[in-house]
Amino acid sequence: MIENKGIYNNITEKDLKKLLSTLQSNTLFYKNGQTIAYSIANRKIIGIVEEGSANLVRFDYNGNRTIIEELDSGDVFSDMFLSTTSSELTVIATKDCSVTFIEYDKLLDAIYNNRTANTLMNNLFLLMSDKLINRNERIEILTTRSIRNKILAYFELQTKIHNSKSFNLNTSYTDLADYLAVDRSAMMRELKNLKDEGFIKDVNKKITILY
Amino acid sequence: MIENKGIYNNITEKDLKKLLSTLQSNTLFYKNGQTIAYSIANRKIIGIVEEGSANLVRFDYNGNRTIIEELDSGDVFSDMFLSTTSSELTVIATKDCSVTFIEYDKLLDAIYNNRTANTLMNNLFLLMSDKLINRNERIEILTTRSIRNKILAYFELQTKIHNSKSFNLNTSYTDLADYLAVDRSAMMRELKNLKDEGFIKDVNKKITILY
DNA sequence: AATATTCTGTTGCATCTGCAACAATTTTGC
DNA sequence: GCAAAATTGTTGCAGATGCAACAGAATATT
Repeated sequence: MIENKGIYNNITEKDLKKLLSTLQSNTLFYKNGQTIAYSIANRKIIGIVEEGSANLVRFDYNGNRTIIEELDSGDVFSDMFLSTTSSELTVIATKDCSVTFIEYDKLLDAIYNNRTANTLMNNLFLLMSDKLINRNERIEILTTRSIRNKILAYFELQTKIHNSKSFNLNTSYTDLADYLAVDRSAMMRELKNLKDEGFIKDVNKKITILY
Repeated sequence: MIENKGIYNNITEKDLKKLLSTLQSNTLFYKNGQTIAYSIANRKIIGIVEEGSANLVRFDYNGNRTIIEELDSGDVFSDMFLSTTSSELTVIATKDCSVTFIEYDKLLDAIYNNRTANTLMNNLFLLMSDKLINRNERIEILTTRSIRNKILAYFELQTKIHNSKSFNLNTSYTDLADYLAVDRSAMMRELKNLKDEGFIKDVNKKITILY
């Protein structure tokens, strides 16, 4: 699914060590469930998930929690990518994890004459592109007009990603409903309709498109 | 609204000229309505809107046309940011415009020892961040569960952007309905309800939040 | 200035969808 | 291995929403 790999792609262990030292990076450890917070006034900080995983979540005014993005090893997050105007966004460890923080401006400085920094910047850019692509895909799905169409748009995307009319859902239905931004029970109902009407087959989470 | 400015921010005319020549960039002109297409096999091309404007639009399977993004002078677009799996996406000039194309890999090469390229890369990165922020904002709005909530989420965002409970809608209701991905007439109805119930005031497109 | 096109405002209606609630099943944590 | 928690599957129901269809207002085009 994600074509561009992680943030440390094409960087050797040795070069990385040197670069992170040049950038005066900072690695912190978090327990599962802990909130990952880090900020320095007026500095643009980028967090890199080294080990473990974390979720970027939103808490809205009613206290509802929505997962905006799942972050795995090699992924990045930053306030730079987040609206200051929207509701509360936090990054929470979903497994014990370590996170390296670098300052964007230091990286920008470094790329002037540092090949490793250069590669890191490229990787960062490609990760950003991936994020943008993911958001665009989700928006495409969310802008369809009914639950049925959302389900079909999502399935359509999966068939293209897997290049096959058959694929395994690797999320729970609960999470899928969240992703599609619809009521779970209503989604289950529609899923049943699609099965009954012969549009799809669903043999415990292995979906096949029949049309 | 958009904090980070255009792609040529902090670059003098003279430096820019030199850089664009180094990058072997290519500027093409398009008439209003023309499709902007440009690709070289295996090369990552970035288009920069110099003058005029264009829209990034999607044509779905039913032939419906949706505006994904409006591109003005100083904005960028690229296949790099677009899913290859989603439906047909094209860039269409909405005014006569000129577009400069650069190769991402050439830019990446250039930043090694070229201050101007460095600045351009930074600007590009900031524009990407902006795009990501916009998408996140839209997703936040689209994931609310009713037309009423979508309207309110959108208005909420506007009040934060304008830092005021009052602001001018600068889109048509038709476009707003598209943005919120709801039926226009249903949106009008809900807008009326919100007015009648005293939650908002709407004196021809000047919205005031009353709660 | 006349005409064409888009936008606004509204309504009736069928049906879609969210919500609440529950039991059954599966997964997780200890 | 057991208890607790999460997920799945289902239903009834009220109300929300999309759709179609218009008429009038506002803009754009020539």
